[in-house]
Amino acid sequence: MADAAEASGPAVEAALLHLRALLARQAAGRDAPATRLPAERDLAAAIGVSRPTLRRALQVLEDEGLIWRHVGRGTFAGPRADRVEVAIPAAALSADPAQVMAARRALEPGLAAAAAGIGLDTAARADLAAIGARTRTAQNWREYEVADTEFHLAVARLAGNPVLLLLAETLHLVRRTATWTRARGNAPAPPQDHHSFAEHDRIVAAIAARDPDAAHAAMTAHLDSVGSRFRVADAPSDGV
Amino acid sequence: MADAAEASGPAVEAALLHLRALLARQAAGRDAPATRLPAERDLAAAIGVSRPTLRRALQVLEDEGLIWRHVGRGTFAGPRADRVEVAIPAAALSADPAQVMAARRALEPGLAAAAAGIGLDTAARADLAAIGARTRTAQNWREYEVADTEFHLAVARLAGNPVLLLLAETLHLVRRTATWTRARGNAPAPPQDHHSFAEHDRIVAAIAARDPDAAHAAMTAHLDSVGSRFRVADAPSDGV
DNA sequence: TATGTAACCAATCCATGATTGGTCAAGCCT
DNA sequence: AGGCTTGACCAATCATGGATTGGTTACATA
Repeated sequence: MADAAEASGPAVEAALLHLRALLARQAAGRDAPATRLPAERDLAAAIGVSRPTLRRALQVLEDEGLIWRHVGRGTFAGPRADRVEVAIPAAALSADPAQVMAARRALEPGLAAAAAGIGLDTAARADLAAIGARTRTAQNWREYEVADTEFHLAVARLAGNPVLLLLAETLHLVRRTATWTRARGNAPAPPQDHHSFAEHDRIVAAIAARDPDAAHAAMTAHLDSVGSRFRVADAPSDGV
Repeated sequence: MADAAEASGPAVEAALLHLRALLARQAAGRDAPATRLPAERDLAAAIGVSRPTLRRALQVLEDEGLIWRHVGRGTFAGPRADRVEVAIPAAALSADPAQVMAARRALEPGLAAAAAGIGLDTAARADLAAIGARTRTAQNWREYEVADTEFHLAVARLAGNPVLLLLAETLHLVRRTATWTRARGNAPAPPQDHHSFAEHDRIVAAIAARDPDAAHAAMTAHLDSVGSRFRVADAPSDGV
């Protein structure tokens, strides 16, 4: 009963012919990023069918991925031209490192667990381990943060969930921007200890072993370790 | 000749005193994300100086980095707040409910735990409970999702972390947008069972009790419950 | 059964007026 | 003269209400 698409009658077929011709004409001037079709009411009048009939034809085209519709905006040609943006409020940008760290602690363990649910083949494991190892060779704080960001984004990418990836990217964008303000990245000192390296390795192992709980715990431990280092470096920040 | 900042006269000094006091008062009620000062005309009248004098004092404060001004928007306390935006990729917008659910499972338990770290006074607890209760009185799917979103965003707001709040807002924006495509919200059925209500209550209790682990567990259980309902409601989706 | 007509809803766009910081000119007051 | 006020105007932004648009339902029509 679901496939009522074909059994629609001659009126919608006629509408489809008109619409396909219209789309082909618009597609000729290709790559027009926002080719918008006339409003349904006008289009129905122009073609010579009623709006429900037109809408049934448009539904077919939408199912085929040829058009895309949105309330209040209109009907557009093309596969998908939906740009949505999120404005980062000032409060997030001026967040102190402790808040960024708290956000990471809230998100990233669950992220690692999600990645562990997918698993890791040998090549991917080597890749991830290599990326994680770069945090050890960092010469200063900024390099460390770049490498660390890459590692955590790699974990997010592994989860295979675009929503999670978006959240991770947003988080690390804020982290980078918020750190900019303080600009402590160039001078202080690279985290020369072995903690991060071993911790990253443990995270990789847990993901490879498809053990979400272990991945969660390993990520939590890692962030706690980084967080404690942050706190030490943050304590004498009276001047700025 | 360039440093005419100090040689400004007693009026601007008086204005500076008032403004510094005002800023200190606003900084006391910290974490106000967009602490905006009154308009220059009002502020001048309130302090008792003319607008040019006030503006000279504001200029000093801006040079010191204490405030930030923009035409048409107002004068704001805190460091400069440039507008940064994150574009949501199409992949995230076309995510299926399971992926959105997985993202929620990754983020929101940690979020609840963070909120539990802050705690809850009596009024805040009542507020949160009231918001959570609305999910039970929802008459259809859309109302339920709106109420549920409000509840979870309230939890995020409670964490007092603008970064976490940004992540939660992004997540629920994607959730709303991704659900749009399917647009099953109006008709099907309200979740009349008691699970959500009791689960929300348990989350509130855990946060109020400052028990991060319990909050984490309660949120996980809640999302699992919602997720299972999603899956059930998604399987026989032929009729819609 | 397929189609047409009509009406309504919710989301979005859009034009208009109000508000805000930025600027300038002139007058007032020690 | 120098500091201050007053007043007015500009350009950017916000806020508001009406118009537009896709989504939906109910009923009539053939």
